[in-house]
Amino acid sequence: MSIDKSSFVPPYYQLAQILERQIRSGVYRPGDPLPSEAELSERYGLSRMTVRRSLSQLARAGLIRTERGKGTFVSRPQLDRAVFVMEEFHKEMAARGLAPGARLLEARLVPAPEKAAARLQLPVGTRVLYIRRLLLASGEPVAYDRKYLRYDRGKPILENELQYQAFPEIVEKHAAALPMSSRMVLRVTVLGEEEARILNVAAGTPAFLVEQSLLSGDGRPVGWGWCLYRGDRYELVSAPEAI
Amino acid sequence: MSIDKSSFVPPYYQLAQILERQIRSGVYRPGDPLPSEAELSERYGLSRMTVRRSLSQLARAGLIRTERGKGTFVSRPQLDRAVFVMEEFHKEMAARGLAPGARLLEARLVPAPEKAAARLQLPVGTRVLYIRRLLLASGEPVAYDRKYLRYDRGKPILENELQYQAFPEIVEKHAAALPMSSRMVLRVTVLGEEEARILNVAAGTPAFLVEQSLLSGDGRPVGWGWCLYRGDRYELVSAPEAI
DNA sequence: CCCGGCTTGCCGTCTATACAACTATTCTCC
DNA sequence: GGAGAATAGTTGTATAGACGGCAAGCCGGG
Repeated sequence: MSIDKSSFVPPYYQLAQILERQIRSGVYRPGDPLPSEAELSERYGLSRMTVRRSLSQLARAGLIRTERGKGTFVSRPQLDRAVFVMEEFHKEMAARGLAPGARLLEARLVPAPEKAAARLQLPVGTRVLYIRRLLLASGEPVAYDRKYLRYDRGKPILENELQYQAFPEIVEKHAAALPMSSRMVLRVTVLGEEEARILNVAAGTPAFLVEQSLLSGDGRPVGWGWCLYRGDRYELVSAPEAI
Repeated sequence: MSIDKSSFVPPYYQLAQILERQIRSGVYRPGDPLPSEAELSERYGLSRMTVRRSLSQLARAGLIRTERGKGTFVSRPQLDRAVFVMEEFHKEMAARGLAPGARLLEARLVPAPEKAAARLQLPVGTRVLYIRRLLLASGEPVAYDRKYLRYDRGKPILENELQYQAFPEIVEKHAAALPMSSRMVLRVTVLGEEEARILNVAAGTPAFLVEQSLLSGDGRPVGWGWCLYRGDRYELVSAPEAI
């Protein structure tokens, strides 16, 4: 097991793979120290910087942990820890081979209700843009999206833009701030009568409830709302810790 | 805005922070090119390798994207994408200021039922260890855990170890393979009569259902089961994209 | 016996340099 | 005018060397 410098895959990556295989196959077990950077450098004929690049890649993936002055050690795998990634709706549907779509149910200027005003840090009753949309997978409704967003520019609201664009683009057009980050909270709920009718399922069906706040670069909120995902059509799969 | 080389925070990190501030404050907007590595190197008095370290940190955080031969560009923030991290139960409870605990409901050797046998890649009826536990937060039940795991070593099953140790440690003791990775699927469901009674809530309460498979280093399954988390006590918050 | 200082080994960071690979532009030749 | 070659600019990778800071062991002095 050595490095092929004439290969297309760079040496730092080859070394990372070698070490990963050795860890996964039990050559080095959790808690064991890896050889020092200097020794790996000599053993594989690479400079220490290159070795460090391999190690930092493994450390990012959570396989190893370095301790200054002591050495590098194989981590105990965190088996009861999981990372769930919720991709943007269109991508997620496309990845499953379903045709993504959206149907605009309502888009109008309304006085901000109490909760939306609080979340948007606006006085209650401020004119905000309220949007209700149905997200479709191959024509079938799978999610019901309700959002409030700041309406600062006074630009006209075009039906077709609301129909097809993603929510952040709409915010960017109508709010006087560029949304730079998003904060989401995922909860679980059961659908009420109205929500169930809109999603075309039985009332009492379980669903994911995702509350989303859009923030501008300086942390001011510019959009807020919820999205309900049908529990019978949605699941989150943990991301594998890959190098 | 320049680098203080006598500071305790290393220069690569200072530069990363400077660039992050400039991006978040709109000096560089999504799609804009950043100055080239050579120019940043000259402007801030750092070597190109150090500049690259700053940039790679920003790239990992998703703020920028580099294109070979072309340059480095500010990414459009992926606002409809979220990363949810589910920590190990004890840590999660401790982080919320609740006292974590567990109550063993049942632990015995059973013939593997069809689904468990399939997931563990064993013949139906193979003797496996079946464990049912209640996970507690300050004495109150918040999750109901049911797991099957390989029982290869024939070691005696000790009540107190099952009571307090995390599931992966138990697997390690009784299965002839070290669990190295875990795959989870998160779904949403409503509690049935029995589950609701065990969790001390009303039937029909929504809940998270987490299916978990534990795999050994070579990919063979060594444990499998579900854990139900009370929907009224559990929520997932998206991880901020921090540098 | 204990404590403090020295030494050694290790990781963390930074530098200067070199070459490779890719992109876009400019120039040259037909 | 067009096609292809040369060129400049950019990121990707690798090297050798240097210094700093942390941890642990060793050793001698009290």
